[in-house]
Amino acid sequence: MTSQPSTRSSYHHGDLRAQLIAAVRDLVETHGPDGFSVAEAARRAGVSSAAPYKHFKDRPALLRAVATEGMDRLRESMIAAAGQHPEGSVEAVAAIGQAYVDFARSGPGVFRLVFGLTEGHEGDPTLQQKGSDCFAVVRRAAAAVLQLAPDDPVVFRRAHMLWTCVHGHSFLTIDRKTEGMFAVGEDWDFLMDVSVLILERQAQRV
Amino acid sequence: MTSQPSTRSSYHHGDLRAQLIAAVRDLVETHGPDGFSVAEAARRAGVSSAAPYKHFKDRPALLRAVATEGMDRLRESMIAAAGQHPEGSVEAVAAIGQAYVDFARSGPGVFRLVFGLTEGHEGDPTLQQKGSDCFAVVRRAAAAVLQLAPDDPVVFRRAHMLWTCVHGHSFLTIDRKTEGMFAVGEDWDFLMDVSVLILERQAQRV
DNA sequence: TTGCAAAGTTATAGTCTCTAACATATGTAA
DNA sequence: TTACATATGTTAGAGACTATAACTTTGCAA
Repeated sequence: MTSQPSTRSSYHHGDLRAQLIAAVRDLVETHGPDGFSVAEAARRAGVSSAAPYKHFKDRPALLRAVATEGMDRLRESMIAAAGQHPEGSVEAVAAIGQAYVDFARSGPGVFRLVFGLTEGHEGDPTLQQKGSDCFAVVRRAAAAVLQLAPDDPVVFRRAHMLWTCVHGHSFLTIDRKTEGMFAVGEDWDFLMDVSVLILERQAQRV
Repeated sequence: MTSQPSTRSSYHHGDLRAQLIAAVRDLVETHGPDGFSVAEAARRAGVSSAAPYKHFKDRPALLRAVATEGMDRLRESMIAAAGQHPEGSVEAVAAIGQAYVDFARSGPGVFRLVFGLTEGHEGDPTLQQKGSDCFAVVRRAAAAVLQLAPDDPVVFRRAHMLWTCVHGHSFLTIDRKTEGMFAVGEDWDFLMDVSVLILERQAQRV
């Protein structure tokens, strides 16, 4: 989508970085996060196996780039989903959760990469920042429902609770641990349940 | 623990399988799930790099064995934790969650291996069975609180909700996504909150 | 136009996975 | 006891992958 036609007339590729990321994303989805190699990605982009190293320091750096790009996509879709419901509604919160689950379902490999990876970017500041940005979306929506400031500790705690549920649900779903419990498109009830539970009841407890 | 002294006098090792698993567990913890190699594990066990293949078909099979063994440990500690509280108490449920979180905290690498792995054992029946066994522990405890049969759909749903929260909390914790929110040993409030929330309030809703 | 930096290339060292062929120990049946 | 089958080691090596070094081509800026 962001990349030029893969046929290459000139010596220089022109769009290798983006094409590598696309190739890796594909490989990660089809062969799992481990069944990917820099060499194979290079092959797909039509360059030598050494070329990627002009754009990425090493293998983890390439994976990190894919994870970063994935987080951007996740955040954008979360924002878009929230925007389709009234500000301050529980539905907006559930919709954010739905976007999260959809992201996981549609790209389990990248989802795992984004959240499950430890290879070389434990404390990568960029990735950590983008993670916080994602969380901020949830916090904003939760704050609107609770009619509190986004940085209120109560909001923080409720948002975290929501995230754990949605995150766990997503993971268990792609791990097939909930086989037969939730088909595609049937998460909404669950998401509304937890959203109501956590935001409406909890609001008057803590 | 299960293994003999690593020095080996005879031609045959005698306890290679167990020692390999121990070595891999160690490597997975220190170098991450990807920073492990069969060769290195063999080196640690003091055998040639080909020896492991007499016990495990391939690399994924070795990882799978570690994951399987990890799941056994998890299940046992969950059962033990529940046993320290009265049958049917919410505390018993929270304690199961605590065991889960502790397992993740104390061995993030293996935890990831158990739940995040897709390499070659997507549908491995043994692992799937052991996963169900773990879930059964949660279901039994939830059923006791709700005073329903363990295979009641309501119990199933509540247990699933609990699991998503605990699982999500565990993952976000080891991924440092909740930095500064929960220190070691401070999960109990969270776990009690969600347990009460899901089992006591929900009971009269659905 | 000339020269430099960016982005390709080939070649290669070192490591890893996994198989083949061979060696050694253990147990069981004649 | 002997002999064979089996289990579990070994060495050797093919093939793939990571990453670096040294070289080449191209675009751009002074």
